Amino acid sequence: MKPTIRDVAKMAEVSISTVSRVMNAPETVIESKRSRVMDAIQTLQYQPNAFARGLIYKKSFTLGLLIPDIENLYFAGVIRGMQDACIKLGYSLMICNTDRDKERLLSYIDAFHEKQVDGIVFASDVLYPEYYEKLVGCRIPFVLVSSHSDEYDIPCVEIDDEVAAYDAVKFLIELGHKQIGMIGFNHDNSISGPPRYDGFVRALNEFGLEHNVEKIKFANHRFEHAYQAAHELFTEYPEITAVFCVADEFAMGTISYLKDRNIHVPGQVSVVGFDNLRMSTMFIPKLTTIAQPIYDLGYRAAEKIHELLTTGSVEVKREKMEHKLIVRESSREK
Amino acid sequence: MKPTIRDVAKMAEVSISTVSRVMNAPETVIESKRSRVMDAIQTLQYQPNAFARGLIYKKSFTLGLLIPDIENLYFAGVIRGMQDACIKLGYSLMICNTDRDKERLLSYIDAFHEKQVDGIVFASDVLYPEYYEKLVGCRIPFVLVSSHSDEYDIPCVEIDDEVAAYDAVKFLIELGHKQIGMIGFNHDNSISGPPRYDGFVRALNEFGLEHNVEKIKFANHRFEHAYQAAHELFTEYPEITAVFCVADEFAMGTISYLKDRNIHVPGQVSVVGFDNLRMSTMFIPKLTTIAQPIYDLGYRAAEKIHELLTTGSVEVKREKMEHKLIVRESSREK
DNA sequence: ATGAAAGCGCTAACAA
DNA sequence: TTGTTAGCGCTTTCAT
Repeated sequence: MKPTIRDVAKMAEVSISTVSRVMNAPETVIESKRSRVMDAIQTLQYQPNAFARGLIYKKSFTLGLLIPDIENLYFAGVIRGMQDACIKLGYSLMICNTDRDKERLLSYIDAFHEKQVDGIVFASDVLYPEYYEKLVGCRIPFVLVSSHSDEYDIPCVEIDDEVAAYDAVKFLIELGHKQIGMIGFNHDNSISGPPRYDGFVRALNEFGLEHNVEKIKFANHRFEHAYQAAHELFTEYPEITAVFCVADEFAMGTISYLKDRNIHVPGQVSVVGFDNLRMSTMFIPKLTTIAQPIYDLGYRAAEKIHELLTTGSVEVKREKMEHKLIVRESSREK
Repeated sequence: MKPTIRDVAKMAEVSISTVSRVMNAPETVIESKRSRVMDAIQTLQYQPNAFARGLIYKKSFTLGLLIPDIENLYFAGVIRGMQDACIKLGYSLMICNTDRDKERLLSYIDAFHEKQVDGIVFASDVLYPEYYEKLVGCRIPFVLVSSHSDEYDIPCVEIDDEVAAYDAVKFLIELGHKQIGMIGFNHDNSISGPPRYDGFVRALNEFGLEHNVEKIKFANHRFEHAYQAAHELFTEYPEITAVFCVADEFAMGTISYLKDRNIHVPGQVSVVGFDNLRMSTMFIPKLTTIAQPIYDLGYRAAEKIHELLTTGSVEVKREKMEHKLIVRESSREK
């Protein structure tokens, strides 16, 4: 059996309240007893039972994180950031990978509810009404990271996807490209799909290149889909010399396709990605991409839910973080 | 306030024990009351409090997972497998990323202890005596995944690293290569470093190629280190025509270096990786590699700790899973 | 400064 | 079949 506070009390020959005090307000107990208690704790390897504490505090000091796809390196970054923040703030973290499955996500919320997590961070996915209802029904505070909601007024941390996409496309235009395509996220199951598309369109319009607006194919989060989308894009518009991809993984899929078709990147076609995953410097050629502050996004999300939990509200509801274009090898002047 | 069992009882006009019964042994309560209770549960969105339950059952139905580096895709796979198994077995999962930091790992064990996790899965790292002592001190059962311990008798699930490495090198030899190098893990901070090295040596010896034994450089888990190691390897032994890399990430680093040196893969040099990460089919060229059943490893690890938890022991202590050589584009006949 | 005792939400033994 | 009650390990009044 694991030792309880009673065992410690017995060994130190004090009452259990005294033991409790050395753990929660050491200064209120006299030195001699305190050290006896600490010795006992040490030798018994005593750890207070979080269940008992939770029952009293009505807090678990645990946060839940819901992510759509753990095999996407993007989330590895937000997990790291969030976990570091959790350490700083004294929380444990419960990470759940939904694989973009609605049922699964809903059942994770139940688990969070039962485990009494103090707050939830919901990452990168569309906040469907069912999710919202359930979360609100459970009375668990939550924030969004790399996501937002137009319907509901939920705190969130993300970058400005529209501007980021605009920057990427503008960069391509300034390189002299006139025939520009895009591999985007489907609008109906992605949160950043629409704004990135808008950024693409705005840049095109601003530079009188609106004839490109139709040169777009959508893919479903993964490399293979982007490969296929690139195939469709280049079959339909062989004149394209530059492609804006809304994810590094899409950029890799596109380049892979181009390679198989013997089209050289960046010699014949320039490609810019999005996210700046660790992978983007490992790929050949190294990816020109829009860098998101992935780690910081995760970190801030944890701070934000903590703010919400402790103060009851949040100073800035919709927080935008900075993105940055990083030029590497997959793009070149036309 | 979140509703308690008392609120449900009041609304359904029964005693709290009856409510408890409909949750734990529904058949023992009469239909009429049961449905009243279920209605109440529904409308109140009641979830039993895991703290209270934990206090009684002395179980948290939560497992802890310790991984060294969440930005390594390898672990994404074991997490997925483990989480799926956890769903099946009724556990929640607490994932902690140690970043290979001893202090951090130790403090995560404390957190697990406090949170009363039922068991711990320790992934892919060396089980240092401090860890072992601490784990045993906490009386938390644990198993190793993609790891093992020679000093302690701990249940584990892994592949046969020696044989896998042997297979990879043998494949290169049978392709006609005579000058073969290796990029390995440092032996002092990796668990699979030594056996994979042994496999390399055995294959060499078996085919009379022992002059290659010295052609080895070590790297530290990451792409950049492998790039540097490849630089050293090829500077020292420019005659090399094939390289066995003990990780896909190393293979990518090596190929990247070769590319920068204008050495063609697989035209001039063949490279084989290890792990078969999702990435390995995204890279150019696609990686020939030793596939580990990563997902299954995670899945089995969860089943194993569950077995240990429920039966008190484990049927097969050291479990080996199958690896498989997958030939793709990064290797070619000499 | 310290101890006794109530109570957090639940389960299980016991009574009815 | 159902209700009453003790008690899981802890914190926190309230006395002392």
